[in-house]
Amino acid sequence: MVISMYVDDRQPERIKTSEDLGKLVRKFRQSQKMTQMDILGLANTGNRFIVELEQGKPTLQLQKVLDVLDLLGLEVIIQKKGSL
Amino acid sequence: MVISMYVDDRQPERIKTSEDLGKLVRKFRQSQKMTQMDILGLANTGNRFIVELEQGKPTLQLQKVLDVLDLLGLEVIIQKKGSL
DNA sequence: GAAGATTATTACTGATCGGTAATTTTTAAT
DNA sequence: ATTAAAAATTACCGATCAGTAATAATCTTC
Repeated sequence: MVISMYVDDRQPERIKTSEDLGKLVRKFRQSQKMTQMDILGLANTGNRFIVELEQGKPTLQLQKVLDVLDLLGLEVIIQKKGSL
Repeated sequence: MVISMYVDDRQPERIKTSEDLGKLVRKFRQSQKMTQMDILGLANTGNRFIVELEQGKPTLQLQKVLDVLDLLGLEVIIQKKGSL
């Protein structure tokens, strides 16, 4: 029996800084009711990386970030500014 | 007098790897008739970074990448996979 | 095919990433 | 308030990032 259902229809979000990204990842992870450790299992990374990602560390390595986003079921789109 | 006009209506592109990103940056830069050096001027970075970015180096630092994209007039969107 | 512009490579180097694993702090639930 | 789970911090450290600047390679254009 389904008690409640979470439909995450959050709007696509514009990411300008690593902080923006961190906040988004955290919000999304929580909306999926996942723990950081859940993610560690999937990605080949230590706890430190996830913590730093969610904290918005600016120097994280690009591909690792892309990998985690992908694992979370998120996709990255790049477009001209102001494209509707 | 305007001889020709370039309307860059390239579709938003899905970025899964640093290579995807590199290719996109290069294509876009060229569509804007910019040289790598034009970008160096704007961003606070050396030529090496731009070369490596366009070559898809996976370990580039996140914030630097975001900065360059912003300077180029591109925006990064993150959304749930399959969002239309 | 020469010259100039653009892009790529290299060596050098200080700064820092991030895995690991242990410890501490914070949060949540009863 | 206790207690457990979750998140954050720390120290250690090998690997590597990226600026600089010089050189080399490649691409254009005449």
